[in-house]
Amino acid sequence: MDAVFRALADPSRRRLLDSLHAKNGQTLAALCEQMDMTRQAVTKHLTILEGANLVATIRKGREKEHYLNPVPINDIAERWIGKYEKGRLKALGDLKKSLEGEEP
Amino acid sequence: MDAVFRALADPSRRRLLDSLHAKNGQTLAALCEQMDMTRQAVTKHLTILEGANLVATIRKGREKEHYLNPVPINDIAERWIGKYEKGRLKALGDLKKSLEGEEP
DNA sequence: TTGACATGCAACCAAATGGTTGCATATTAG
DNA sequence: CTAATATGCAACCATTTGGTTGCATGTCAA
Repeated sequence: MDAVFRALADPSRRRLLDSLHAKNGQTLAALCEQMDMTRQAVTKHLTILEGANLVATIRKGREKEHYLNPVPINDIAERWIGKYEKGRLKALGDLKKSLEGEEP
Repeated sequence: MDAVFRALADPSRRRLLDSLHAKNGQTLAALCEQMDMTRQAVTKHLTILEGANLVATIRKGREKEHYLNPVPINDIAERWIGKYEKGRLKALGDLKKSLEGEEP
């Protein structure tokens, strides 16, 4: 879970996920074309995404295909974000109530 | 949006959000008691959470109350995560299909 | 009014992060 | 076979990050 949050923290990595979401199974070279940084830097980002289980790769000859794995994102939505959505109205109400009681 | 993702990347900050979710409107000192680091470090984390609009604060005399703002989390769920949930089955299917075609 | 308490601010530090360059290896096309 | 292509690995670097210590300021209570 922590690895997923940390992986999502970088805009370049979110962009890679977006790219794979638009066109799944892209090769490293294909992803690099869109990324305004060296291939090696992209590799590092992809390694982090793999570590968070957000991307799976398959070697095909001398190429490497990258596939999006949306499951960890879904997990975060269910196990973490869901909790906050439930208390949403309550939280805003708490703040409002405290503001009313300001300068007592 | 980027600020929210980066704010959520640190486990201490997620813990602070959890604490405020459990008990809203806590003071800085109260939050520090649970955090195994100096008050100043906690302040830094809270500043980052405020910068991401995840926490709102009100000064009450010499104390400062901290309130959770769940709206940015909700925004991420709707505008970012939602996109991935839709393509979920498709993405897994892509990967499976590519695996079947391995070593061609 | 004075002392205790809650918070603010700033300098400093080690480690992590995001990027680079340079070179090595494996595969495919001609 | 050989040359071009696709990726891997490692050392290095600047900046950011997460934390500390030390001191300053503002507010409440006795």
